[in-house]
Amino acid sequence: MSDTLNPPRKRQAVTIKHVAAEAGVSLQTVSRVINNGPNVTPAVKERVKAAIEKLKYVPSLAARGLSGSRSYLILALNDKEPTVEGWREGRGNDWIDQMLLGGMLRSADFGYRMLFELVDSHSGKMIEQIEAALLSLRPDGVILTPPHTENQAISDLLSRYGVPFARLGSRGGEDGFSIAMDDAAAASAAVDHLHGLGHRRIGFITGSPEYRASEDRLAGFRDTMHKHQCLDEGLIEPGDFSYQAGAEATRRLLALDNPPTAIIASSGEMALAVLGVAREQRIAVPDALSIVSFDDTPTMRLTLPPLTAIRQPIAPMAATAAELLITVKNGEAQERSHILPFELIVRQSTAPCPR
Amino acid sequence: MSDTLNPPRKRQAVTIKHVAAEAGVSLQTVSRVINNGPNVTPAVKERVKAAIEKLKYVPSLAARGLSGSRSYLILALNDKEPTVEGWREGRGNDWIDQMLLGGMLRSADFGYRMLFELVDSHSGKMIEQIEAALLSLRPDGVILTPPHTENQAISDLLSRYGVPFARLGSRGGEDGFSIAMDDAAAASAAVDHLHGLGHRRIGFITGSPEYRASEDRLAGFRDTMHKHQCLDEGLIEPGDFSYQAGAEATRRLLALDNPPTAIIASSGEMALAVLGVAREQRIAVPDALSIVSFDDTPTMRLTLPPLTAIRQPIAPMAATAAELLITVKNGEAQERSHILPFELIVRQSTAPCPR
DNA sequence: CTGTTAGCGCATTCAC
DNA sequence: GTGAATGCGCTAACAG
Repeated sequence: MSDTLNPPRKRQAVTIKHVAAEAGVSLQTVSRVINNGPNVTPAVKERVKAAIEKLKYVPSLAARGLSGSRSYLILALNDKEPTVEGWREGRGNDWIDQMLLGGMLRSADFGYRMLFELVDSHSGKMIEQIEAALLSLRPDGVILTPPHTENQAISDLLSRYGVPFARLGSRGGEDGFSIAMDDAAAASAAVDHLHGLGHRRIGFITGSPEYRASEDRLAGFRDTMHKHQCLDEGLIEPGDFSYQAGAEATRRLLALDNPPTAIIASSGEMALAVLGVAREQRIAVPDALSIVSFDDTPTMRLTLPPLTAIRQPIAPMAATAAELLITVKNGEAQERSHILPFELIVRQSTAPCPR
Repeated sequence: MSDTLNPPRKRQAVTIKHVAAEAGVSLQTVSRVINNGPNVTPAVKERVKAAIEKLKYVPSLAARGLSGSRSYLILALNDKEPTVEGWREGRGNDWIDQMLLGGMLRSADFGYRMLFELVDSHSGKMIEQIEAALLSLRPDGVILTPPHTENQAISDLLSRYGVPFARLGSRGGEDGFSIAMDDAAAASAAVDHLHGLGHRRIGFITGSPEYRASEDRLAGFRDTMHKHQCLDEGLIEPGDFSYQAGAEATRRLLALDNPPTAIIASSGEMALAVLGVAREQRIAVPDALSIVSFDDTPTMRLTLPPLTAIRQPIAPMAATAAELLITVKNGEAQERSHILPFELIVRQSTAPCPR
């Protein structure tokens, strides 16, 4: 592939030494310039920068990491099984996409790289896998996504190693940053939207109880329905984010004597299930039944009708996480909990109440 | 976030030294064991492995990279603008997903990590960006995706640096590996499928001429149509993979005196355009018009009707690329061009010819 | 403000 | 077969 038959792996062509020589300063001064360190005369700084430019010098990540206190790496952990499954099935993976978008770009802004790692939650070796990644990579920060977000063992591990971390889509927690949207307010907004359309009997399918967000969404739903004086506990059905559970919950709701005229599903998959069951039972959406989804993936826009949905700010959350992790100063106290704004995207699955 | 106020960044807790001490051997012996080096007695090897296990030792990537000839990193380059655009618009990005799937998993099998980098083809600084990444990361291999795949400047740069690289979705080229599917055969399969359904007037919308694959698909189409004795050059319309171009080409085709009864679009976006224009003109698909897509993204399965499509083996291509790059030996000659099998997925956008 | 010294953790020469 | 030096490229202490 190369013209040399046995190219002895070239060492880095131009190192900090060459730059130092070119600029007529010491290594350390060059290092200071690179790292925006203090105590460099503007004149010297310029000289060094010119040398860097001229020689096309780029610092070696490995050397910086080995020597210094920072690796310039952010590690994003994701659950392997559902991710791979989504890719294999060709469903794509909106969470991952948005996380990549927000996390990589923001990391790059700071000269960092975001590495993306899939971790087997179900293998029983999850902690070891993460530990190995930590040891090998020495990332300056770790981004956790659901369901790892709520995993205490992971948080403990990270705390033990003293690696700053951020949990996406989760409030509270003892350590690390938590970055989420206001799930309760989002549920509330969904209710208000439907109530404004005249709906009074609104069904709600909950998410997996393992997720903090599920509780919040339910709480927001309850509070707001109560406020509107139309809360009926019989219209709340348990779900777990999956299509299957969503379909079952929908069937139960639609089988009621006085079925709901609208259903809020705590996940996109479950919203699809509501749509599927409605179609199965020849119930017109949105004419006879309105649906609100709690996820806004590409799929939601392609269904018939396109689904009204809560859009989670996943990319902004990842971006915020990256920035927080990169800029944490050890001693400084910082706001640990961040709430980002959601959006309610109104499409064609919600319409005025027929009755 | 941590309990220590100013934690002096912990150095790696357990290093090769500790393992050496534990096993009662020298550093190098441990190193040999880690790297599957020769000249280690099985007994010693076991002892060392036990020590590694016991101490939970994991080698530092940075140290290995700095010291050794390998970085254990594969760099996957993607075009920034369309990728970010796809994410922003919430269209997702099937290419990226599949590349991640194939590339990351296969890299992990070899103890490698795949890093994913977005590069600005349009900034004019693309080469510098790539060069900087090369210098900083020193990857052991680079995976190129379309359109970088066909970019000679990038290939030259990589060759100059002596970094092995693989071009996905491209045949030929002077340097590096090229891994692709047989585009001509795929086009041929699409034609055969339609011909088998009785179609004789089959329209073809080409891809961007910048892509080698476009030529191949067109050639396959022409040859096979010719073989079936129904080639009509008037049914070949230029496109560029985009929805816009696809829509225009479709309009031209449908405006013909004797319009085609089936259309093969060289990309998924263009297939969607065909579908869109057909709907606009109230032409029933597949009853009055059959459509074959040259991409099988999640979207293709959700359209009405779901599209018959050629499925490119993107994940396998990425996996093959990773494996080739990781296992290249300097001196050894190796097969540089690899063709992977495609699939024709028959869905509901193709039906027997109405006439 | 700048330079000097000393490693970071490992692989790569070489000796033995 | 195994061990002892040497240095990768850089940053962190310190000294001046």
